[in-house]
Amino acid sequence: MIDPQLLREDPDTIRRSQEARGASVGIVDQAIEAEAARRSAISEFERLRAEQNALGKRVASAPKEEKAALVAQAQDLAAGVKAAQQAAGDAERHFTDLTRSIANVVLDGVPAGGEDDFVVLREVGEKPEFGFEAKDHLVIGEGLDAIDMARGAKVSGARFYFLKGVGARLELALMSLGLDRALEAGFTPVIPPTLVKPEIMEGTGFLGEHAEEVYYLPADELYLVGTSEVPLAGLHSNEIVDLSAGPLRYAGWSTCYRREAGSYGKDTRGIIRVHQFNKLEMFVYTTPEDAEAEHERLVGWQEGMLQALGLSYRVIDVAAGDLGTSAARKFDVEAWVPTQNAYRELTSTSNCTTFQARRLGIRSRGEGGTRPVATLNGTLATTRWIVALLETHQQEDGSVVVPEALRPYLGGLDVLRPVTGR
RNA sequence: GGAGACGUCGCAUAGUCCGGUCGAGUGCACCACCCUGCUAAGGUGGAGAGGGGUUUGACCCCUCCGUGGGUUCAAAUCCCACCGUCUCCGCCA
Repeated sequence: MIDPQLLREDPDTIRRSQEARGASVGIVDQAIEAEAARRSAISEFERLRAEQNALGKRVASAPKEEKAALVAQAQDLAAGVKAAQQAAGDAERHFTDLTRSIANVVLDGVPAGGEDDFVVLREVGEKPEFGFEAKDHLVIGEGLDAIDMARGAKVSGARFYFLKGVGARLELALMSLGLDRALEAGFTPVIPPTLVKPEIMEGTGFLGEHAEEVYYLPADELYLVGTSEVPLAGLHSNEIVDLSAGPLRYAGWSTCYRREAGSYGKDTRGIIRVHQFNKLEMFVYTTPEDAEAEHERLVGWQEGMLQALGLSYRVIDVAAGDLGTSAARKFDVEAWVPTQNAYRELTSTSNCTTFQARRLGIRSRGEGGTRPVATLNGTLATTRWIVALLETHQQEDGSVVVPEALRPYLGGLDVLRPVTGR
């Protein structure tokens, strides 16, 4: 949720943000109107309620013979109070609904426009060259008996898969490497619930334009999370957290579920785009002042992971129109995928400023009261990384060299070799 | 799945039967000050969250006793639903 004070004092900033996102500008004026209506409705209700309270006090202490008359008087008031309360509640809800449908205000410097209007911040590492025809990750993965798409489809349908053998081990290794690095950086490891209540899913901003992406279990009124950002944001919902000793940093490991509605025919091959995968996610609660610096730190940790794995990548500043509802700025780290001759997103880190915290009621104590904290998230490892890993480090015979950083997590294994006669 | 108990302002608890004196008492912890030449203790005062108004005054008002409804002139207190916690029984890993 945007800052209501900003709405009142500097609506132009919000209008500019909405414009950069290609979102509705008119809604800003509707929200301002609703704000005024809300305040006058509340004032009216409170005036009547005060009167009722005063009268109630007199009823309680009045002598018997005056009581009947006073009660009659109070009865007259009661109906009016009830109506005013109803009106105030309606006005409040109307205002909240409008305000909630305004996306987070993008930060200065975020490129305007849509998906293709990102700005490349840097490219790092040499793109791999092969003296042979490179195979794609699925061919390699099947050769290693690491990925089984066909049986995944048999058991669960399209976009499901089995990781087995070195495939399964590779994923666990990636997560473990990421977790060790997170621990080094002071993160608290967390294994969160992956089914969450509506208000948590709502609060993180995933039920806006991306509602179709989310699995829902109507029998239990629970949502399956698409990232552990959701439970980790909910972790401190409606709490006043203590940031006096620095940011609260969590590294959440969880399975993630995505419906991938609207991406029919896109990335149908292999494990690039799937309904279920694992992810190690960083999630940080910090002060609004520190948020941008923390965002840079998160990108740094992410880049450290890709570098350790010997992957070639670029970092992009995602354009306003391609940001999620909650993000004020987002950096994607994209790894080079040789057979696609393209960079593909491996990590994403968003600065949600105070937007999520406001919706979820997460504050910290400062001078003169409480105020919303800033929240940020970023990826440290996901199943998809296997794609870049296999393709980048493949050899002509179908084997794959394991990056040194990963070997300790694979029992010292340095080369993954094709399996024959399975 | 069956039965029962409980959910109060950081923590612990009083209040709920008999609605107004609870706009919520007490203890601990906390903050400020005072006293005491150490330590412990003692004294005084303060202290929650959200919102509205404002002559912007350290002022006034409204809301918050798990959540949401209802009854009533008036609800922490009565009624209903839901959520959560705990105990016992059953069933099953």
